[in-house]
Amino acid sequence: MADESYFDLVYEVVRHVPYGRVTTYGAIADYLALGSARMVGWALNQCSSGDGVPAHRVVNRLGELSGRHHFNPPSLMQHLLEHEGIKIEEDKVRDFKQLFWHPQELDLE
DNA sequence: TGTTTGACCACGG
DNA sequence: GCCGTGGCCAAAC
Repeated sequence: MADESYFDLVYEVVRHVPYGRVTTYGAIADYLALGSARMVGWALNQCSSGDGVPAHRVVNRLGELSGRHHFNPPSLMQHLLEHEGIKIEEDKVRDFKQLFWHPQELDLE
């Protein structure tokens, strides 16, 4: 715990994602102002290591469930999002722009 | 120990 | 509006 890896920072941000909202890799990377969106993907790749990290709320900038294949089962990601009231169309978030949430909004919240 | 890939994004042509 | 390239950091081979 003493060592705050980049992964931990990503987990923290993802964990702060409000219910029924989604964020993107770039938004997290931009908020952390560290590494890059690729690292965010790597961090979530170890989502199994993370505890209670709603990785299903993290999608690419297009709102596509790019990482759904990394879930178990893959349809779990879509299922969780729909469970939160988020409509998924063609493995993409409907009204993604509206549901898009930026970590920076935490200060505004 | 160096190369390749990875749940990506932004910019330029 | 689509395609190619660079960048970023870390783990796996």
